Amino acid sequence: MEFAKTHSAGFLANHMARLFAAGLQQRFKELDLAPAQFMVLLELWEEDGLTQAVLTDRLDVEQATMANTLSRMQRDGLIDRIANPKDKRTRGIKLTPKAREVRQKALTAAATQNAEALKGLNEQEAETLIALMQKVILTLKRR
Amino acid sequence: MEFAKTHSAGFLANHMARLFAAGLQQRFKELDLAPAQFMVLLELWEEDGLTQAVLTDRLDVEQATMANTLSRMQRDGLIDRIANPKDKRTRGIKLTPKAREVRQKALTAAATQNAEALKGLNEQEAETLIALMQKVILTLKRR
DNA sequence: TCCTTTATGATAGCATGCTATGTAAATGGA
DNA sequence: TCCATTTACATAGCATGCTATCATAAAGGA
Repeated sequence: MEFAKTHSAGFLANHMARLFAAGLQQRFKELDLAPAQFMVLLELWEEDGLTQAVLTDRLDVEQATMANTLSRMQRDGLIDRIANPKDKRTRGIKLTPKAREVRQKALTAAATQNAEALKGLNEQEAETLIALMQKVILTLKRR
Repeated sequence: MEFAKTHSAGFLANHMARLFAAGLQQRFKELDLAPAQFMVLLELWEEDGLTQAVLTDRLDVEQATMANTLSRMQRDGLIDRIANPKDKRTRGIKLTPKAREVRQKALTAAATQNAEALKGLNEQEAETLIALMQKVILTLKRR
């Protein structure tokens, strides 16, 4: 069985994701922000006060992963967890002023990183790549 | 600034890579093999006895990452580290019989995972996706 | 009402990956 | 030859992600 890693979708996906993460981490350094935290902020900037369960669902990670990420974000002063009198199991995840302040810079950094990564592709190719990745993700999620 | 995660190459790359890894981990379970270990084995099946530095270079991970992965592989009986009298700093990484025995099943599992992930794409689309990922990787590595 | 089931989180333990740092061996030039 | 530099690894510490497991609260049916 021949298996060329340079032609394996899985290997390439892993490699590409690592390079993306490294670039993003560099750009976020001055913002004191980590890539996984940015993903959570993306959701909260859209709608503040979501529960852990909703964030877990929207970002498609495991509950334990989200719990740990949120703990680090709380430690870093990006969120507060507000008790919910209606359901004592849950706490609303609320942005701090600090988290709202980094929004523009963080969004710009992420957009710049994406642009940088895709700068070797033309408009059409970039769209194709995104569409194909979406398709693969759907395929892998449906099982 | 609008930023749709479903249209962000970085977000999609991360998501896709996580789904690939999860699938591979499932398929490797009965082989007692982890995805990162498989990548190392891919190199050693081609050429046994490589040094840690060479493996680090070929798989494009940090030296410390490789050192830790190799320690786990040694612990799991997949490799031995053989002293090199010519250079006492290095040790040749040698496959154990166990590592050679899982080769076929592991290659099949990985190929199956790739096929499964790409089954929503036609031949042409799959090739395009791979080519575009290779391009992005090259772009991100060149800086 | 009471009790079983379900839902929500927290925590432990591990794999991968990274940065930073320390150690020892090899190398190369004065 | 000797010492400074470079190379090869190991280790510590941390972020992300996962599975497994536990505790607590809510829901729902008998």
